[in-house]
Amino acid sequence: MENREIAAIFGQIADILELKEENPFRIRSYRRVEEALGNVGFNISRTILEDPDKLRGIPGVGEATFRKILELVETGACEEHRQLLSEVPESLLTLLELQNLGPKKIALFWKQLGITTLEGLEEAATSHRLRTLSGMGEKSEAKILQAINEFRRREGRIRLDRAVETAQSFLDYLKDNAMLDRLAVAGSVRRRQETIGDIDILVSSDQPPDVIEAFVRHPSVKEVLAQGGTKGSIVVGRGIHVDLRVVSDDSFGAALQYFTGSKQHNVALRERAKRLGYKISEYGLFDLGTGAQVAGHQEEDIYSRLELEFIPPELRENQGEIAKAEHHQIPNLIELGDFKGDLHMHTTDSDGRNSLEEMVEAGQRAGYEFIAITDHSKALAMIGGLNEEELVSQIQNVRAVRKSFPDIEVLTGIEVDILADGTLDMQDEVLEMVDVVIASIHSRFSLTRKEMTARICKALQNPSVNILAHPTGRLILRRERYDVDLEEVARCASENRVCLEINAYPARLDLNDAHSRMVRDMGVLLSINSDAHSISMLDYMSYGVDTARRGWLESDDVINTYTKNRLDKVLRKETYR
DNA sequence: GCCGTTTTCGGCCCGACTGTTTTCAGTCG
Repeated sequence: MENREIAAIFGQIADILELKEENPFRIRSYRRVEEALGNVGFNISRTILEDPDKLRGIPGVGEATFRKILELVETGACEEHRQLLSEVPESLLTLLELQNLGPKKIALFWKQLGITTLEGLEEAATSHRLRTLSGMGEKSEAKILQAINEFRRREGRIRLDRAVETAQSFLDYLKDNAMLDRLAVAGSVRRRQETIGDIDILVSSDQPPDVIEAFVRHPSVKEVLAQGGTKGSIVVGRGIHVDLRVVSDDSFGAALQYFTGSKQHNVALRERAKRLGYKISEYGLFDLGTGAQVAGHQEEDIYSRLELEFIPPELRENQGEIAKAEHHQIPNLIELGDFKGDLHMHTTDSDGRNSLEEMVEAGQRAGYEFIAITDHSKALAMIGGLNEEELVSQIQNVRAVRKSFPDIEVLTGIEVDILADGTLDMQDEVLEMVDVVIASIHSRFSLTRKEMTARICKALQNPSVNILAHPTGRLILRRERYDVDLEEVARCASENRVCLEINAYPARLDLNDAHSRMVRDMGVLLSINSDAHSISMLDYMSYGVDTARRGWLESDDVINTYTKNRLDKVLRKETYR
């Protein structure tokens, strides 16, 4: 059982307990378990048998939880979970994913109107039956209908990080359980698109049926949709399709190219091939005259035969990359290896899971030359945001910690909230004391476009602000971005020598690929940061890099790749681009 | 359900916003 699956069961237990209006503290403790298990850096199924104390040591995991995990690992299910599922219609749990709808209202709809499905809820809202309930009115019905629409739009898609995890588990499994030559993930996962409809895996092997047979027996398979001689298609989790294609090794490169897409990129490539006297398919590149295969073993050869520079998968969207490749002008895309530091992370002083010392140590282990500690400000009272006094005291702590870690520069910082009127949630004198000021929005998302733009631009004019974090506020597959004129924000940013962030947190990736490219072209400098809330989340940086690469960014566009010296000049606003 | 220089019971991050109300319940972060 994958960590994610185990964690999800605890999440579902919490959901059902909420619908049943059980003790909120018990529910919270299940949520804590869900979060903790989702973030551990080792395989739970293996560890619980080999080193059970490691699991018992996770904060939030007590004896009862430990026993449930053991039951799950040993039997694949858990009695309490099964029992709870029998008390509540499963379709009710889907309704919890709707915005602005929580357990109380869902339970009310269920008990008063017998609503258990999305369709039932939609019907009740459309026919104005919801407003007959106390606390419900016209606006609530409209909001629910909107939430249903938004939910439908994202249904069947998953976030990139989840898809990468699932794909990796299939790759590891196939390596161990099938006779094969090469294997790779293709499709939108390889192109690092931010959401994924289905996962494509490509294998080369002499024994396709055996590979397919192993594939459909992967332990997470919920349903086998197709099992043929060279193709298999299965469903995992909640409706996510994984497709496997097996080819001979001489076709692997061509198949990788073909199944990586995108469709539009391939159409353009096919036209070019035809013009040059070739035919291209998933089996190879063939000479139209002789019919001989001229490329196919290696993906690179396909491009070079077509007189093109190799095009990184992230650029294959038919957005001008083929013309650039023709003239050998493919950008030298930024890589994780270019990074010298991470400028946005949290500690236990606000809502992080690890202490200042632990974060610094992890930053050093990650090979960084510098990191910035940027906890939340007091507007986020619920998660213990810092007030002026607490920030000053954290600055002292950072100075003290520097002595123990001579190999990494630890910058002081704050992620300060932009209040509704565009002022910052921290006195200017205190903001002036820290090395990095990140400004960001965490509340009042529904201002008008004009108000929101003015609010953000006002914040950017504060001379202490260095970075605007997650500039659009969207949460992938969960919350739409707020309405803001990003071009105007980009202009304000460059005028005030502020960097815009690509927040690498997998649920955010904000700015996204297209926006990153747009603001860079407008002369804006970017910063890519993990926004880590624990040491393991420092690894999220790679998703930010994926986004930046899709946005055609090079290392010079991103201050995290600068030397400490050059970075300091940008932070002090002595230079910009 | 978890946790404990408050230690085996009794606590457990809280403030703002929205839409419904006319003083509040539900949701979110």
